Parts: sequence; C-alpha cells; structure tokens
Amino acid sequence: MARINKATIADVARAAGVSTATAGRVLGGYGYTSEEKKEQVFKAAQTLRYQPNALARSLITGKTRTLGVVAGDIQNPFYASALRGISNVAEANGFGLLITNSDEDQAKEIQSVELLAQKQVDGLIVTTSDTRKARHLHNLRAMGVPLVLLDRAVVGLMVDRVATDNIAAAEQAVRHLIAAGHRQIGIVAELVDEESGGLDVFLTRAVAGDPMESETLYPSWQRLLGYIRAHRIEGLPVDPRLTLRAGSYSALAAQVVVSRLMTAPHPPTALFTTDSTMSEGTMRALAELNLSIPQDLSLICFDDLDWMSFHRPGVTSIAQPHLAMGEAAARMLLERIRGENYPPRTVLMPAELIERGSVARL
Amino acid sequence: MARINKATIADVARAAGVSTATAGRVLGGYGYTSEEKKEQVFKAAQTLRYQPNALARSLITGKTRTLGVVAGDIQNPFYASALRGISNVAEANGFGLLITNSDEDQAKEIQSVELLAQKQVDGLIVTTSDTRKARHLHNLRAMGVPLVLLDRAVVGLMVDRVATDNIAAAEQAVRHLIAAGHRQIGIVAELVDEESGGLDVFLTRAVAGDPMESETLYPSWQRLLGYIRAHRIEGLPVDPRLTLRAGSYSALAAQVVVSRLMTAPHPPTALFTTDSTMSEGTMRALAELNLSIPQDLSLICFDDLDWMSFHRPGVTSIAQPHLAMGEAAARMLLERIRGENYPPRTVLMPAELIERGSVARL
DNA sequence: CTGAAAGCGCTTACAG
DNA sequence: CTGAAAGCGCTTACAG
Repeated sequence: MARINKATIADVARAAGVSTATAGRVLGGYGYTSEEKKEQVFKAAQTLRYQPNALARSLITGKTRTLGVVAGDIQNPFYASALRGISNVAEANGFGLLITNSDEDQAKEIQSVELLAQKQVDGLIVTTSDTRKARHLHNLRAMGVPLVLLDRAVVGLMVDRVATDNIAAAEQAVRHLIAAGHRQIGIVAELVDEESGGLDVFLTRAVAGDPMESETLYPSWQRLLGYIRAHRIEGLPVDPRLTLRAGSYSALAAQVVVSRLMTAPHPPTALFTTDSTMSEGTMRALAELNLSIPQDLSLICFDDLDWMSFHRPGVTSIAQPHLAMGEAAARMLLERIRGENYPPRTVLMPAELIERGSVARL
Repeated sequence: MARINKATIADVARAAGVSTATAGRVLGGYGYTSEEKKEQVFKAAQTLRYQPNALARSLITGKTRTLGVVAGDIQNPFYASALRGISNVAEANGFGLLITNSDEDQAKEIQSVELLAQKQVDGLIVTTSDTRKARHLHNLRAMGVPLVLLDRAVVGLMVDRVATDNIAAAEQAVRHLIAAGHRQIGIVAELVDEESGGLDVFLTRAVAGDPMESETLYPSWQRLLGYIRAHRIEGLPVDPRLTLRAGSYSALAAQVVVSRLMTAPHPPTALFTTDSTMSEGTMRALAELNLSIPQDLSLICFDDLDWMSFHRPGVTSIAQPHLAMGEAAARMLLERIRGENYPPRTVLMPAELIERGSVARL
C-alpha cells in the first residue's frame, strides 16, 4: 500500500520552473513572491495534487499545531463534553487534537504525557490522576511545554488551571436540602484515598473547621468539604455513617454502598451524589430497592445529565459548564502557545443549581 | 517559553563517545550494537534526559504511529463509546489518536480528512456524513491511505467497514412491538434527505418490496427499512402519518414531531426511536405531555443508554456494541497499516434487544 | 523578489 | 559491530 502521487515541494518547484524556496514561500504562505510565480506554483501544485507534509514543516518550525489532552475517560460525559469544548477551539484555530485516556491511573497518565511529548504537541491539557505526586507535570513545566490543568490542581505546580468551584457548589446543594427541612443527608462520593490521612481524619479536621489545603484536593474531597461546611453553617452535626465512599470511579461501587445505607436502620431522608458515576450507581440502587423520589428519598446530583430533565420527577442537579470549561482551557493553552506571559491563572467557573422535582419539603 | 534541555541524538552520541548512527541504533532499538556501547548510550541519554523526537523519526520512516478519526460528535454517546474502543486498541499498540468532529457536515468532514492527511496519520477511521458523494475518501484510497468506514458505507467505495445490522435490528424491535399486540406504531428518525428521492418515494418503494440499495443507506434510513419490513412480514400496513422525520440530529426536532403526533387525533400505541438523540427528544415530549410509559404509550429505543436501565419503567432497547465496534474498526485498520492484504471486509455486528418494562401487551 | 545552501532530528544503506 | 554520509520534506537566513 505505498502512497502514490506523493508530490513534494521539489516536484512542484520543478514543474513550475522555480526554486524550492520560492515554491515553499507561496505554498507555505510566508515571504514575498511575485504574482506571476505565485500563479505558476499554484497551478503546478494543483495538477500534481500537492499536499504539504506537516511533519516536515513542524520539524523545522518546532510547532506542530497540535494540542495534547489526557482525559480520565473519554466515554464519561464530563470528559466527552469538555473534550468537545477543547475540540471546538482547537479546530477554530487550525489545531489538531491528540487524545489519550488515563483511567485515573497515574502510570497510564505518565505514559500518555510521554507519548504526547514525543509527538511534539505544542501544549497539553491534563486532568491529572494524582494531585500530589506529579513529577511528569513538573518536568513539562521545566521543559517549557505549555500546560493547562483541567478540573484538578497539583500541589506546588503553578500553571494555568480551569475548574469548578466545587466547595461552593456542593455547599449550596446541601444547604438547599437543609433549607427544605432535611437533617439526615447522605453523601455518595468517590473519595479515592490518595494518602490524605483517610476519611476519618479528614472528617474530624473538616468538622473542626481546620483550615485545609482545599485548593489541591481532589474534586470529590472538595465536594465533601462543601457538604461539611453546609452542615457547620447550618449548625448541623455531620454523621460519619452517612458519608459514603465508593473508593473508585465505579457506578457499581456506589450502588453497593447506597443499597447498604438505604436498607440499614435509620436511612437518610436525602442524598447528595458527587458526580455522574455516583449518580448512576445511586439511581440503580434506588430502582432496585424500589424507592421513590422524592417520597422515600430526596436527591441532588452533582453534574447535570441529559436524562435528569425528562426523568420523572426531574432531578435537581448542580450543572458544571463542561463545554465552556474545555473551551476556556483550550483558549488559555493557545495563549500560552502564542507566548503570552501572564502569571499562572486559575479560572473557577460557576456551577449552577438546577431545581427540579427531586427534593421534598419536610 | 523556549524548551530547554532538548537533547538530540547528536548530543547523546557526543556524550557517549559514539556516532549518531550508533546512538540512533540503541535509542531507536533497531540494528545491532555491542552491549558495551549500548550501556554508554543509555547512560548518556539518561543524564541528558533524552526524549526522542517522533516527528523526525516519522519523516524518515514514513510512519507516524498515529490513527486519525473523524467522528460526528465526540459528545454523542455513540461516538464517545466507539472512540473509547478505538482508543483502547490504539493505545495497546502504541499508537496515538488524532480526533476531529464533522458534526455530520460534509464540508467539515473534508477539512478534517485533509488535516489528518497532512499530519500524515497512518490510517483513518471515518463515519462519513454523506454516503454518496465522497471524493475525499476515494482520494485517500487512491493515495493508498488505509481507511476503515465506521457505521456507514459509501456507494462504490470498497474498503473495510464495521457497522451494525441496522435493518435486522430494527425489524426485530418492531416485530417485538407487533407481537405485543401493537398495530399503530410510530417511528422517530433523523432521515436527513441526502437526495434519496424523498421520504414518500422511499416509503412507496420499500412498502412495495422494491429491492433497494440498502447497504449504503444512511443508518436511520436502514432502520426505517427494518420498520417497514417488520410491517410487511406481519402483514400490517405502513401508515405514513406515523413515520416521523426529525430531519437533523436534533433532540429538539424529535421532540417537536413527537409532540405533534401525540396530540393529534389517533396517536399510535407505541413508538420506535432510531437513535439516542431521537430517544432523548421523545422522552422530553412524553414528559412534557405527561404521558406514562407503557400505560399511555409503549416504547423501544435504538441504542441503549445508561439511564434506560434505572428509569422506571426500564426502557426496552436495542443495544449496539459501540465499544466493540470501535475496537474492531481499529483492529482492522491496524492490520491494513501492517500491510495485510485481504479483500475489503464488512463486519456487521449484532445488536441486542434488551427487554425491560416499556412495552405493554395489548 | 528569488535562489543556492544549510539545517531541523532522526534513519538508512553502504563500507569497512 | 560501527561510522561517515546521504536524505526524509520542508523552512530559513543570506546573498544578490
């Protein structure tokens, strides 16, 4: 399957009777050329069906006009939407998009970053799987590769970042439940450990109002923190029994812990889920137990999914602007690639509480 | 933001006291080198933090180890899953993935293909937006660029392809409804025109049993054909009034036509939707009209979405193996890239009817 | 405005 | 096994 017809700039130059330098200038759109030669070159290029080889150009310019993205899982609606936002601005600027999945696994993430670096992407957007150890990201920074962090920050890495204000959004959601009269509110969260001292220690400190390095916390931990703050503000105790940890990005894990809680004595009157995967597992558990929303249980979900609007009752949710987050990240990255030199920026985008019918007034 | 520390093979060779050829051989893993020199080179590479420049390598080998994909919309669950499948096998084989969206628009698709070709991808997977005019795809073929078609075939283009057997799957779904006693069954489909003579002509021919070029029909048309065949087989007339065309990939468009039908006199007792976007629009319409499934209306949806299993009642659906389709497409493409030389293959993957609670027995 | 020459960072015959 | 040299397909100073 050898490629036929692969005309090079030398072929075009020969056919047009000019030097390769001149042919390059008109085809590449740089430098000056007389109208006459321009026309000759274009004509020759057309008959030879000349297509530039971006590799050769990149090798010499040092720019590939390609963005690299390491997402957790492109199948997950959060990433799919953010990726679409990134793609929109990349495309509008004539950039290509090299996409990889980390599955929230640091080893895979490192491998992805390496692949993208070798392919000489002009910059990277990464949703890191570990907010603490991230030598590969520090290395990028050291090598001067533009980098934007999406969704999660990294301890000690001062680079551009876009995320949602998770703490504020979660706090708002939980206060909404409290305002509706709920006192026993469960939270369903990933809370992958990442050596943060464990859930118990975290709860103790957070409940005590200990100022914590909330900025670099993993999102589900931030949302838990918002949940705790809502309780503190409203003068309600936090019941550790209602703090459900799935331990991984798994709907099944969420389903299991929710089932267990809802069949135990004194189940909560409301649940707050911290992302789409947890929401899905929770919905499965409720369907399985034949529990009705909001009669048997009220619910607010972090991340607004399509079905929440036509589910009956509609599900009250916190909508992150996924698409806009992706767009913002890509725009910031493009600015860095262009060489703009601000200090590192953090863009915290507002999440919106969408009230529907899943919260009962008690 | 100039990159520092960008060691080249020449730097490594110098540090190791060998020629660039030798350094290249050990770093690139080709040719033979003595253990001694190997060690020297590796050591030098390590201290210089050498990272190969894939561009330079590709320029000379003619291979980029990168796959190009043009999807309709990576945010759509069908594409997101298929892409994940593609990504899985690409990654397992050390290939990168360059992804673009066409938004089902031919001009954008052509632009995407051009971008990917210029970036010298080793092969392409495309879900084309037009199954008839596809010169850009014929050109790829002529240039010897490996190409796999996903989901849709192109008239006269004999290349590898993976898709679902849409006609059979739709037929099965509709016969399932008929078997449950339904006689007035509506279908909600995109049916973008693409010069196929229009819906009326199509219906007339299909109902008459006219053998049609079903292979290269756009999926929603194929599913309509399955719907018609089910009626023919069961000896039921096809009522054109129940044939709903959205005209575009828009949930809103589907919602509008479904609302109109369900509020008109003599609404159907069941609906069959031809993909996730149509399903979503349909669900919105039903929620809006406060229609209950399956009491007021039975439903079968093409494409199984997460929420269909925990919706109450569960929604009976046709599940396409999206992930497996993506994996199959990528595997076939990789085989072509390796130079394997079968005649063009068509892989039709089976879709599965998942019975849940959305079909009432009449 | 135009061309000859060098060079981007690698790999690939070709001698030895 | 190893090195000098050429070359992949472009762009970029540098003269003229």
